Amino acid sequence: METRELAYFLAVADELHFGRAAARLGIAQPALSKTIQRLERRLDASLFVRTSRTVTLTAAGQVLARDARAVLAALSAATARTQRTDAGHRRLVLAMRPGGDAGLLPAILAAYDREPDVPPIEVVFAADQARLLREGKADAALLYLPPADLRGLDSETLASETSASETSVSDALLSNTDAPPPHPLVLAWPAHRTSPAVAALTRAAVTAVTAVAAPDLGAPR
Amino acid sequence: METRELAYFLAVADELHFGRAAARLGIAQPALSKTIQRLERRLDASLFVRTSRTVTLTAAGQVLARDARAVLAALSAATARTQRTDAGHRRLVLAMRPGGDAGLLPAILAAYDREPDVPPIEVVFAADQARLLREGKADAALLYLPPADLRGLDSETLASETSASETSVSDALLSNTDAPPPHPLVLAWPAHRTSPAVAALTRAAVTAVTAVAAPDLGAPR
DNA sequence: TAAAAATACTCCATAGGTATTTTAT
DNA sequence: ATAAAATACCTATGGAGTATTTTTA
Repeated sequence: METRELAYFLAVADELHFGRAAARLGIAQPALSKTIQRLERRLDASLFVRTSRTVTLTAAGQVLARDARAVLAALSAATARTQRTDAGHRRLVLAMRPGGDAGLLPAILAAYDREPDVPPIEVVFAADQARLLREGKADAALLYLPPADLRGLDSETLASETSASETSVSDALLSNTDAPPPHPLVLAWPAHRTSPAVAALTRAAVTAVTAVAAPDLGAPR
Repeated sequence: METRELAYFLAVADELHFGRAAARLGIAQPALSKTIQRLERRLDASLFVRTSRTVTLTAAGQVLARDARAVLAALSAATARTQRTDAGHRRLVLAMRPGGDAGLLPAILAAYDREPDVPPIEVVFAADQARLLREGKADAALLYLPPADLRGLDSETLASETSASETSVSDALLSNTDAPPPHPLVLAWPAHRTSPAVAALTRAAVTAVTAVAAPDLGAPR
């Protein structure tokens, strides 16, 4: 299955109309019809129910539509990452919101610099950190959980009631049982992209958090 | 970028030899050389360093190799899911190990059956649940965390010290502070595939866990 | 009966083949 | 000197175009 076929399929899935989809793709309608037919034949699955008035997705078509979008997004992210790497400025791009580091950024960067053989870090401040990761424009992100959506990302929880040090767990319970749980601070990166540099950053972040949490015994704010 | 180009690129990345890679792909060496050259030109990135004796991956090539594998795996999983859906037997495939449900399976299935408009569940017993998810051969999996690897999957933790009900958290701490934390029981599914049926199963599993945890106040084993 | 997808055919772009040259060890 | 990739050139499959037919709401 070629990516061009996936893109064509998605155009039809979006428009539910071969003529409009073909126009959007800049090709003629028969070419599109044939491509979709060939795709259905190769998959041995029916993707659309056509009548002369309406086109609708089958259940299989709905499944493929979701997955095809994910595949094309992954491909586009791969392109971005490859080009970013080639550009020569071998950097680890870390995305975060201004002030979204719980004051830990200096400690994290210091610990990271002690790791051997790591590329320089480039911190990018952005609101949509998860999106930058998914689009291949950043390698890691610091984010707070309630707003962020980790679906499709790998992550390590740095501070919260959920894990980190045992200390913070008992702290949370001892201090006030009904207190709203602190927003978990998380380090996230694109799934399956645990490069040595990202692993080093993860270690650095965990080190920084425990170093800060241990002395003052307060749950990380 | 077409999937054929990705597959060709990966063959060269694996063999580090255009001649052998071409043989493996069943095409002639010049065709492969040209395809890789075109890929590099389109990406505007150099992927290999060639001398007349050795071929090596550039940094950009290493990045693309990882991502290309992920893209092709996602594509193959998409094919599997699409064909599985088309086959008519619209089922939610749940993967687990025999006995890997902490005795919760009956309660989960009962709660799931109370959800409206859900397809029948097909329980598949397998050791490699995460792999089944990644390959598109299952829609959800029940697994214990220490052995399993959730990278690239979305998940909901059902029982452990990390979340679930407040009850189990305090239980874990009250019972014995130094007790090894219970293996977290997790419901996982492929990233970005939170279909209505998977969402219903997640609700059912959470319901079942809290229903079991609440009465006897024992931490889920 | 009319809007829309499918079919029939034609053409050409490009993936792929063979023969050869270039390159670096 | 030689192994291996690149270049040159040729061929043919199949992607895409135009014209037309078929289908069913």
